[in-house]
Amino acid sequence: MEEKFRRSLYPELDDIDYGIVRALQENARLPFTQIAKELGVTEKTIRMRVQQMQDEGVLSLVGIVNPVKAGLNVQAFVQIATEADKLDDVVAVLNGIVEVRLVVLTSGDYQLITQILVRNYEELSQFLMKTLNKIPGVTRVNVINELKILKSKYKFVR
Amino acid sequence: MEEKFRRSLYPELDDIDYGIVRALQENARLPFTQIAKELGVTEKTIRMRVQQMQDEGVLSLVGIVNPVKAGLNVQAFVQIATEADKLDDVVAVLNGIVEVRLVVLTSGDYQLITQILVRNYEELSQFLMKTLNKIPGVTRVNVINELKILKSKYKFVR
DNA sequence: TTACTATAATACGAATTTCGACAATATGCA
DNA sequence: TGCATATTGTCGAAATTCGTATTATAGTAA
Repeated sequence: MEEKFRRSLYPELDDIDYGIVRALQENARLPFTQIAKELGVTEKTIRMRVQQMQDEGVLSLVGIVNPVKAGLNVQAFVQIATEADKLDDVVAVLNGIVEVRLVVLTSGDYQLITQILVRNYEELSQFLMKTLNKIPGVTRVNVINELKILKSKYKFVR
Repeated sequence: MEEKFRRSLYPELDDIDYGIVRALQENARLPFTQIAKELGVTEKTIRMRVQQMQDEGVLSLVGIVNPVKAGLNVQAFVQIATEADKLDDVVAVLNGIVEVRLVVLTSGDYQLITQILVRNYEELSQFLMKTLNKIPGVTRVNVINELKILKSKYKFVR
C-alpha cells in the first residue's frame, strides 16, 4: 500500500508542484507571482500549493548557514556501536546534543552514523571523551574526519 | 591568519547578522520588514546584509525537498578507496553523477565518503555495479545503508 | 449519466512588502 | 583630524502578498 502524502485526490506531486520546487530550490524568496507566470496559473494557486507542501513536510523554505563561515571548522562522521537494548537511550541523548547534526540508523558494524560539527579539534576531542564516551550503552566509536567537502547538493528535483 | 569573510571593516558576523540568520533559518520568506522591526533597524539594512551574506556564501535561502517524499527512498553512505594518483579523477566523475549528493575527503581507510540517493535498491545496485565499479582508480568500496534518519538539522545558529 | 460533495483554481481589491535613488552617518586609515 | 569608503536611513513608486468570494473540476454514489 502506497503512502499518500499529497491531497486525497492527487496522490503525487504533479507538474505544477515540480515547477514550484524547481523554482524555489534555487531561490526560496522568488515571488509567487513570477512562478505563477511561468507555470501559467495564478499566484494564489502557487501560494496554496507551497503551503500544502510545507504542511506535508515535502518542502521546506529555509536559510542555511555555511557551517565553516559560522565558525564550525571541524566536522566529522562518527560511527557508534551500542549495546542492543540501549540503542534508543543513546539516540535520545544524541538528539539533545547541539554538536550532532545528523543521526542515522545503519547496517554494518555500527548501528549509528552521526555527523558532528564543532569549532576546533579541542572541541572534537572534548566531545568524544567527555560526552560520547560517557553515554551509557556506547561500546565502540569510529571517527571519520572530514578533511574537505568536495561536493554537496541539496537540490534533488530536476 | 584568520580568514575574513565579511566586509573589510567588520570581519565577523555581528548581532544583527545573527538575528537575521536566526529568523531566516526558520522561514526563508519572512518579510525583511518584520526582521527589521525585531532587530530595531530599517528594512534596507536587512536587505543589504542578506544580500551580502548570500554573496559571500555565508547564507543560502533555499527550498529543500524531503528526498523520501520526492521518491528517493534508498539512501546510503558509500566509502571509496582509490589509487592515490587517481583521486582527482574519481572525484571529477562523482561530481557529475546526479545520485551523489555528497562527496567528502576523509581520513581513515577510505579517502572518500559519499552519500547516495536513489529510488530503490535496484537503482542502488545498478549504481554500485554499473557506475561506481567502472570508475577507473576505484579500488575498494564500503556501503553503509541508511535504514532510518533519526535526527537531521540544518540550523546551526542559536 | 446525473447530481452531489469536496477540493482546487481564479478574480480582485486592500494591505504589506520590496525596491531603488539619494541623503546622512559610521568607520578605517593615513 | 580629515578623507575615502562602506553602511544605514528616508521615502515614494512598483510589485507582491493576502483574504474573501466565486467559479471550476474531479471524485463518488445513485
